[in-house]
Amino acid sequence: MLPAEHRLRHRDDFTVALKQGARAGTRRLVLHWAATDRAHPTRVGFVVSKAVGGSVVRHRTQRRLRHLTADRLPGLPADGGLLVVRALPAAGSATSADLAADVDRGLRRLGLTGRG
RNA sequence: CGAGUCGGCCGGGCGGCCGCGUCGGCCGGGCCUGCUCGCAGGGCCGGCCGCCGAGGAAAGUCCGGACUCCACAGGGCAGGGUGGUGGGUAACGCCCACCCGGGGUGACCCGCGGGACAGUGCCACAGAGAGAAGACCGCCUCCCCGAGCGAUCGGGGCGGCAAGGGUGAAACGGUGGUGCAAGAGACCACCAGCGCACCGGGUGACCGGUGCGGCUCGGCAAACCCCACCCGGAGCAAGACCAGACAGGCAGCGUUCGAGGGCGGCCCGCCCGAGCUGCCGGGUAGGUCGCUGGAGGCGUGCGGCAACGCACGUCCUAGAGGGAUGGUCGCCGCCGCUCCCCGGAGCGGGCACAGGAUCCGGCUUACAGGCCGGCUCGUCCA
Repeated sequence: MLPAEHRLRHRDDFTVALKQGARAGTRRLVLHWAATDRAHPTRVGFVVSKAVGGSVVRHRTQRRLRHLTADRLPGLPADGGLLVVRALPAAGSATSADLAADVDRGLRRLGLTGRG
C-alpha cells in the first residue's frame, strides 16, 4: 500500500481532482491533478472501472499503477495536491513497461516531473 | 486392447534480485506513566534482519448455521419454505442408504416422488363428445316409398346400440366366450387395475401371498387449494469501547387519563417508558476491539453398507480498510508457430477459470491441461 499520508481516501477528494483538476490523457491512462492550498502531503488515488476488465485484471492493473506511482512519489511537488490515475480500457491488456511510459508521459504533460 | 460408466485428486515447479503487507527480533530517535531518580513498563516514528502472505471454485450470493444487537423470543392470523422412507449433521433445500416409477445387455443413470372420492377450476388444435361426457361415419329391429318373380337392393322415418372407423397427448379396461335384431361387464373365465380384509417379511417407505367386492370414475396440485413439518427480525457498514467537535431555536403530542418504542405486516399478551416527532441552524471523514485456533487440517485405530461418529497422536496455515501478492531474470515441464542436418534450435506477456474481507457447512456456475482408482460390456490369449 501507499503510506497512509499519501493515500487518497475520500470520495469528495476524487470528485475535486476529476472535475476541477488539470488533465493529461494517454492511450491507456488519464491523469488528473489538482493543486491544493492545504498543508498536507500529496495524495494519490486510482480509478479502474469495469471497462478495463474483470476483477483479476482490474486488481492487477491497479497494483501496477500503485507501484509505478509510488516509485515516482518523491519527484512530485511536496507542497500538496491531489493526483488521480484513471485507467482506460486499453490499460487492462498493456504491459508494465507501457504503463510506466504512460505514467511518465502524463506527469510530464502536467508539469510534475522533478521536484520543484 | 477397445468402448463405456462412476468416483477421488492436482491445477505449473525450483531459485535470484527490487518493491508491498501482518507478525516477531535488534538498533536509533523522541513521547507518556511509575517510583527507590536511573531504571522499569507502554505505545509512536525511522532503519535493518527473519517467518509467513489468496482459491478449488476465494465467484454467484441460492440455502443452512455460529456470532452480535433488538428485555424474553410468547400465542394466533397472514406470509414464506420443505415434500417417498430411514439415517447423518450444529443445521439445511445438503449428504448417505433404501423404496417406487422410467431408461440401458450391463456398470449405472434420470425423477419439483404427499393428496385429484374436501372443494373450486383448467384440458389449446382437432373432434359428435374432454367427465356422472358423447353419436359424425357406422351397425340393427320395425314402419313407409320405389325396383325385382324372389333372395335382396336403393331412399326416407320413429327408435335401439357403442362392437368397428375417424379426431386427439388423452375417449373409461384387455383377450376369449355366452348372449342379442344389432350390441354392450348385460353375464362368465383369465389377466391388468382399484378398494377392503387376513397371513408373512421389513424400524419404515414398501414387498410377497390368499380371499372377497362392485365390474372400472382420465390428466393437471410448477392452477387455487388441502395435509404434515419448519421459519421472530435485522445483519460484522452486526455490535462494543475510547478520543474529539458543536449551539441551539421554534412548533406539535405527552409524563399513571401515559406520547413513543420493543427493526417486514395485523391482532392479543408481555415489557420498557420520559421523552418523541417535524422544520431551521450547527457539528461530524480519528482510533482500538470484534478479527481470525476452527462444528479446523493430517495420520492411525475402532464402530457403521455408507454419509458419519468416537478415541489417540500430530500440525498452526492471510487478516487489509480506496483495500497487502507487483516488477524483473534464469532453469525445467506442457502447448502453438517457424526452421532445418529429423533430432534439435529459435520465437511467444502462450499455460485455463479466476483475487480473500466475520467465520464455517453445502449447492450452483466457470475451467487449459493432467494424475489415480473401482466397476461394466466386447474381443483375444492362458
